Amino acid sequence: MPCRDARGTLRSMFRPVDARPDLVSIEHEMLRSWREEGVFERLRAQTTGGPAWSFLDGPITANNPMGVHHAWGRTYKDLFQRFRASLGHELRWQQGFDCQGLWVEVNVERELGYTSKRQIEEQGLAEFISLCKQRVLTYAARQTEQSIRLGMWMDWNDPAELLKLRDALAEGPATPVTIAGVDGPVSGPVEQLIGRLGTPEVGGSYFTFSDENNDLIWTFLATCHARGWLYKGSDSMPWCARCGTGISQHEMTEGYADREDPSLYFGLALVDRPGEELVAWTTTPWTVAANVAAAVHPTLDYELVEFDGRKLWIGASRRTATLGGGAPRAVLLETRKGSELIGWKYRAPFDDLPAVREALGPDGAAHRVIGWDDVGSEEGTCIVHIAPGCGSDDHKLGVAEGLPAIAPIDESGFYLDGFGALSGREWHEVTEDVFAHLTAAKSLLRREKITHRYPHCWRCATPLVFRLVDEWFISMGPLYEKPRDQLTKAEIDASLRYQIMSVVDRITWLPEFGYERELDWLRNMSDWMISKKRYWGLALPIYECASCGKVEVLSSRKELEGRATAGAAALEGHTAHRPYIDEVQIDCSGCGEKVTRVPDVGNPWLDAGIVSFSTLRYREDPEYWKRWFPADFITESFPGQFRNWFYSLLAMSTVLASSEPTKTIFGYGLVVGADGRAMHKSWGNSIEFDEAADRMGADVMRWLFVGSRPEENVLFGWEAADETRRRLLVLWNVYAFLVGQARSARWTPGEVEVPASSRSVMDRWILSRSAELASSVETSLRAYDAYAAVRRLEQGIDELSTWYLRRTRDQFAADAPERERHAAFDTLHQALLTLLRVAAPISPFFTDSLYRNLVGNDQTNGSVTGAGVSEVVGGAARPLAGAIRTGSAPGSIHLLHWPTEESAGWRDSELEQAMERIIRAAELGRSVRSAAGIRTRQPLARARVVLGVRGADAEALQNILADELNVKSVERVDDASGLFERRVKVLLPKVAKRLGASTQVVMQAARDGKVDFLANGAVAIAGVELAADEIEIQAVPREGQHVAEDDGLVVELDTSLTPALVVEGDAREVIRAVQESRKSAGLQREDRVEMEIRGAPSELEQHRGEIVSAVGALRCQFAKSGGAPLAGWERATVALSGGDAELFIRRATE
RNA sequence: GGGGGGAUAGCUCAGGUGGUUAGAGCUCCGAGCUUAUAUCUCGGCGGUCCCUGGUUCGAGUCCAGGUCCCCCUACCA
Repeated sequence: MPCRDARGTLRSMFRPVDARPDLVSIEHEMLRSWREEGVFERLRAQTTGGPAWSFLDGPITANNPMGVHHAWGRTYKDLFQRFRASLGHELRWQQGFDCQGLWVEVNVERELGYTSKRQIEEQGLAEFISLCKQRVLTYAARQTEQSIRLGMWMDWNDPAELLKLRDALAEGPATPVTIAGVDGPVSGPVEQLIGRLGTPEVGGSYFTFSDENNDLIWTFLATCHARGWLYKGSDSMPWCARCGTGISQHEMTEGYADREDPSLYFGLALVDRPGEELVAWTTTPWTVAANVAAAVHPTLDYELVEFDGRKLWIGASRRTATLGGGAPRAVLLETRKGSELIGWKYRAPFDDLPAVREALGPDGAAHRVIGWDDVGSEEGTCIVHIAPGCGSDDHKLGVAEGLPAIAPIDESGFYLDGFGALSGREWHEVTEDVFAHLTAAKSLLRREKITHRYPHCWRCATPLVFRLVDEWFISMGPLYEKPRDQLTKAEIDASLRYQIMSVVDRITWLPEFGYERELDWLRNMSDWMISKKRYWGLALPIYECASCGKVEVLSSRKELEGRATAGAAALEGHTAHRPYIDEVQIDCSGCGEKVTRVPDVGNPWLDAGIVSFSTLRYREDPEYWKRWFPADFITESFPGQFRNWFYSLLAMSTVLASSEPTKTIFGYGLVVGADGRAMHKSWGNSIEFDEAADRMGADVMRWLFVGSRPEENVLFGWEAADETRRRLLVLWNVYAFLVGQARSARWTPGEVEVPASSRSVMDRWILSRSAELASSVETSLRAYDAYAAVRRLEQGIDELSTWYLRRTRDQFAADAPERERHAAFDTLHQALLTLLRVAAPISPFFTDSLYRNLVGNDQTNGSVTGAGVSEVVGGAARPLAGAIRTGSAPGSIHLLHWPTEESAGWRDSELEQAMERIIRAAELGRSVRSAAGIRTRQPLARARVVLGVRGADAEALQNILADELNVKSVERVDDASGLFERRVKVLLPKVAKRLGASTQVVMQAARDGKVDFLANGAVAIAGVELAADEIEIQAVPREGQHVAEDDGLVVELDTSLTPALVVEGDAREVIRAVQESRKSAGLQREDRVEMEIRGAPSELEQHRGEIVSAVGALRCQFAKSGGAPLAGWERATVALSGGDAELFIRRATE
């Protein structure tokens, strides 16, 4: 009889727990505890002095609230940092914000309602830049809060202080302000203080707009210049007219989208062949006025046809397509090769415009036909409209052919002067005017619409145009037409491209395809465009003398201040941003003239790429830099980063240090909606981070992310979250069981010591599995394989719950032998704690909450001893169990050492293998019962098995199997027991050649068992004799037996039932039905019942004692069937051997 | 346009060098187990292995051609 006075009202070391946890409120509780107890600071203190493990955070753009896609990567970042800290490593714990660039500008513009660059300049740059900084601070604060909510442990700034800086900046750059620093408060004018965020004195996150970050990029650019790699290029570039800036190759890929454009065929009148016209084709009507030449392919055929009164030259392969429905009316006059057309002069429809005359001479005299091998035969007319001012290939051709260029539009997309009626109009508005003009000039042949892929601005989705502009580039060096291993040192020295590739070789790329993809990008990329004609960003330190053309690149602000000969005062007190820095002038070192900085700002990937220097104190503390560089690990979502952050990090590290910036790069995919499509608000598959944190909780989100395959996209949704939550709830149930039992038993860890060797086989097994769990998850996480870690953990949860606890539940009962009971409590306690410790880096809230209760809230010890890494609890030297006993367990699970060493002594791999076979045998047994139609509750007399389990534990394991299969005895048999028949497996690879065409016949006969066994182990099948070494004889269960077999394991059940067994089965059936009724009546475990059974076989009364004690009944009445139902009692029907019986129960009031 | 990868159960995917009756998880259906559990166990339904040819005793696997999808890359007018 259980002790009824121990209903948890007596003191227990464990706080009672709910049957169903509220995971989200647990997370808030833990966040509060971590903050109040300074748990993270304690972890930092206790790992100081450990071996360095260097993680370098790729900066998150502080421009919007964080999304769930950020949470995936941030979970990895946090998980590997926590894991490494538990191994005793010292970490830097610094994360970063990406601050500068067009994305911030675009949002600030939008808030202000601006539609063009002009409005920014009208407002004044100083004000605009300040707003950009304020926006960054706003979202840095917001993302900090969200990251903390995710459980990400970093050296965070107080969000309130970031907002304080923002507000002070809004008041003015010189507003004095004080914030917390590493060694006490730091004060200064707000703009200067903001420039120092993330420095060793101020601490906290790094910001790429910081002074040090910008200044080191200057050093990088000066180094490139010194090596002759920096140059100004003049080219026709993709250009966003809304943003007023060129778009680099790195940014192009993201902007391709289908777009409908006009498709326009127009004639160009030949000068020396009166009445004949070339037909050209374009999809960009706004470029027609800028036409300079027409390109043909030298070897293609071109035809002159008469068509509706016009004589037209068209590529032969495109005649029908060009003329459309009217094509049959065309009459062929002449055929020529393209090469014969080269040099012909023509007049274009816009030759009257002043701009055209100026560029091409009177009447556009310079128009001519040129040859070009890239002219295709399957598009347009095979005569390509060439406008060197409006296209990249056009520009290249123009340079090669010595053609002039006409640049028709300004940086905002408006036509310049000299284009007649078009001047002052926007490029995309003139389509109809161009048509009208071409029609009037009798040039227009046909117009249609075409849908094609067209580049768009990746920030604002505006279609791009091509403009002739000057931009600054870093040369990637030549691309050699031979394998890399055949390159000479001189060739590599001359090519940054190959130097970066050598660095790529030294990095471990996860997943592996990252390596090839990065190399592929490096092979294909053209020079790196680093300038942008914008406002908010790195001020490029390039000084180009207008007088003599000399280009100087300054390596630091200090150098600039030293050389400044005008405007230095304007910069004083400001960060090195526009507009102040634009005031500073230096004297040209070539001719002495005053030189001003080029107005461009830098590509933002420069900002992110320099962080392996700027945040690691490259200049001010070389020893520190050497300790932390290269990083051990970086991780980011790989789509995009091969050409962005990974690329810039590699390039800058190659130039400045000739070294890899990191030893390992771990990439992962994208977060998409549950339907597999990109998350999109209007598609209803989008989930905001805050919503996810509130509804599913951070632990579930993290578990879901980490359990996903990194090389594929995650399908993120509420159903997936529910599936994940169910797994964590199983763990909770184990915990709730342990705490509930421990409270009622008033069990305390370590009270009675039971040596491992004298524990039950189940106890020793789960401890061994726990040790294996710790070790194998450690191995996985060291290899950055978090996916494998989660799979193993989920297996661990399953083993703990569905095998260990289910099979050992009785050992926790009050009537279990004292020693066994203590051993069971201690085993479950240790196994659960080990599992929680291994899961802690993945789901840090839930695991810490459970841990705290399991070690006894009141007894935890919060002090940091400062004794050093080796003294941390949970290592081999100071096991957790001992610390719990002495009340010195750390206050948080995250302060423990990783449990591998501590648990290593529990391993017994032989036992693990044996148990695996028992578990499988139990499954086979259930399968046999299922096939025979005998429920498990019905006891059987005997099972016969082939187990292959030997050793000291064999008998105990066999008893477990007997209990699980509900049989009275388990008998071992061998394969000659008559349960089996011989089957011949033909070893195909050995005999197929010899058998040839008869192979199939022999196989079928062997399958049918038509085999004659001969002497010497040979057999005859279908008239063919096979030698002993050509076959394998297998034992398979004989048909009609109650047998199941798998991989040498065999289980056979004796299904014959005696009357005694039948009644015993009835008893269990009744017990089960009562338990079911108790549950549906909502009774608690402590509640007693009274019951009445009507219509049961009279023999069942023999089992009254067993029934009564199993269900906690005070009274149990047996009655005849029939009669009125008992009012207010729970009623159930139960099928027994003699037919249905009626069951009534109710709570006993004593 | 160039390069790479893929197509196997309703869904997500495994299936060295060709080999016997193509598997797993999820879903669905049925049964079983269980006063820690919404967990779990067993069984079933479910297949033109994208199509067409070829090589072979034998092809999901190898070869050729085709169709469709994904990724990387690219201003072709």
